[in-house]
Amino acid sequence: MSSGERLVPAAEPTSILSKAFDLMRAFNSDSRVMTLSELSRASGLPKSTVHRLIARLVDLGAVEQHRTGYVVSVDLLQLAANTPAGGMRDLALPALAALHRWSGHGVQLAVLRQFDVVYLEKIATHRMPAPRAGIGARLPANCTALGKVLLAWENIEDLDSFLPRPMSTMTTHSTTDVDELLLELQKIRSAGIAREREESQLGLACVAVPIVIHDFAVGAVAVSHSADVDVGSGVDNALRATAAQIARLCRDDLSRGKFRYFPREL
Amino acid sequence: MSSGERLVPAAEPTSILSKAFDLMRAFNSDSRVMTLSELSRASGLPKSTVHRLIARLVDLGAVEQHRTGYVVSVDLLQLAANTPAGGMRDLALPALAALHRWSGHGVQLAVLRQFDVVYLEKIATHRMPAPRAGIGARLPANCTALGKVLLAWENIEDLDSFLPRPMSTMTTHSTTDVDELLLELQKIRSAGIAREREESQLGLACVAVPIVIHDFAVGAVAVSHSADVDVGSGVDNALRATAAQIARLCRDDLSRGKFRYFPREL
DNA sequence: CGGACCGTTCCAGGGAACGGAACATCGTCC
DNA sequence: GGACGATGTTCCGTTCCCTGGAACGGTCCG
Repeated sequence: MSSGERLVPAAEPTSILSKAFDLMRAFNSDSRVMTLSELSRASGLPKSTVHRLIARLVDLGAVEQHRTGYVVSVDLLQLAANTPAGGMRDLALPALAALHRWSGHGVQLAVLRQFDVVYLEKIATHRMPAPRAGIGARLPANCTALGKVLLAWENIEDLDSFLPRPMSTMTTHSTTDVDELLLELQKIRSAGIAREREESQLGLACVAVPIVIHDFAVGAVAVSHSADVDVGSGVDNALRATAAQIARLCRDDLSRGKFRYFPREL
Repeated sequence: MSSGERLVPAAEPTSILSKAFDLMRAFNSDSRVMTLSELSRASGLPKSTVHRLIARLVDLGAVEQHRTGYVVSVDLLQLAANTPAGGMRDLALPALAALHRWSGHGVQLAVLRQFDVVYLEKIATHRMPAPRAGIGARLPANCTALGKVLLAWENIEDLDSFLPRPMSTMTTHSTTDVDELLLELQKIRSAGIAREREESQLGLACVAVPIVIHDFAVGAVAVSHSADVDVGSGVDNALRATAAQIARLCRDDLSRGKFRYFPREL
């Protein structure tokens, strides 16, 4: 190979930073505590590299060293709390709690990222099929009421070219047909509310309403309940009232200058 | 300076990783969206360095670029959710929600890190002096009922040498005297419950109970309410029941092998 | 004892990171 | 208009941090 002509495309530089994030992402909810060797395998990095890197992460407080392995540090919670979305969460929490107290059902707050819903808060109840995804979880938007109502407030035109095909499915009830979804979105847009039955999880139904500021849906609130009970329209009204209240709080905060955020232009 | 003899002790190498974390920490709840120059000043790093570094962080999904500046990415929520503490949060949530519904008061879940309490969940209500610190916030342990009850379950002997002097104070009612605190901790330990009135925030009172597994307090639950009402002992009992239930859930999860965590030995 | 797994240390070479300086814009003030 | 200050951006030669294979020491089986 005297002069040039590399055999492999070099497979990207992979700086230390991306390796560090690969390591952090190697932790997941299935295995919250990992040994060095497990991390090495899960991330595909050589052991010696992992050793050096994770020692530094421990120094920096991003990872905690436990007797049986390594663990994501609670300090990350503090970092994550500084997301603008975290600010919205704090703002919305009292209203969400009130809705939960009044209805007795599960209550969720979420935003849209790309084609996923990201849960910011989730007040769950015992009974019911298990809450599954917790705070920070990402779910495909087409499978949840929250996702649909958020999609419905996007520009439906460029949405068509935007959404992934094939679309993900979580249960057999999930909407996967593009045209069908677009039609449903239009209905949701005009109704101002979205419903879903067992599309994200069997035995679970959900109804969602957007938090609208200046014609933008900056987030959405939802009530979820067992699929075999039917909640009256009282829930719809309470939901709308809650979303409106949160929107008002956000707008106040925004005009006070402390917020200034959100999906593109604002 | 012809040959050697550096004037400054070089002030530590400061690898790229620590710079990256300095940048991330430059975001705080007061300014959730920051421009490049603001970041440069807040972190003390040269502009060109910030520019190069933050571009990479955006690539990696740790930071989002907004029209008006940079913002911590919501992806961090997902990372932070993989803390073992996050697992405890998910486990405890239904019980916390039930306690909130039953009592109508604010409910908190927290763990101890060093001498601080770290809030894992906080279900707040409107009325009341404002919730202040949100999820992930760290508060000095001696100023809150949660902190005291967690301290009381540590080894009180080595605690004496452990705690910082002078101790922090948040209001004029905060306990700052070491001996007084140690005495109080012993009472709390035998009573199994801690109370606090306006020590962390004026107008706010709080009562807390530990989540005990194998004689270790892995966390604590609290109910907070306006300081000028007096809640009956019914709250005490409900709190104890809630904590016991959470402890049971943790123990189940632990014996199932999925948990395996927590303050030292376990 | 041999094997498998674990965590740890070492080292020389290469390439990523560094940050000062110069540049390109914008908005503002006289 | 023009000088100003603050912004975001690019360039580049030097430095030194990062790299990961290999070898070592430890523990726990069979």
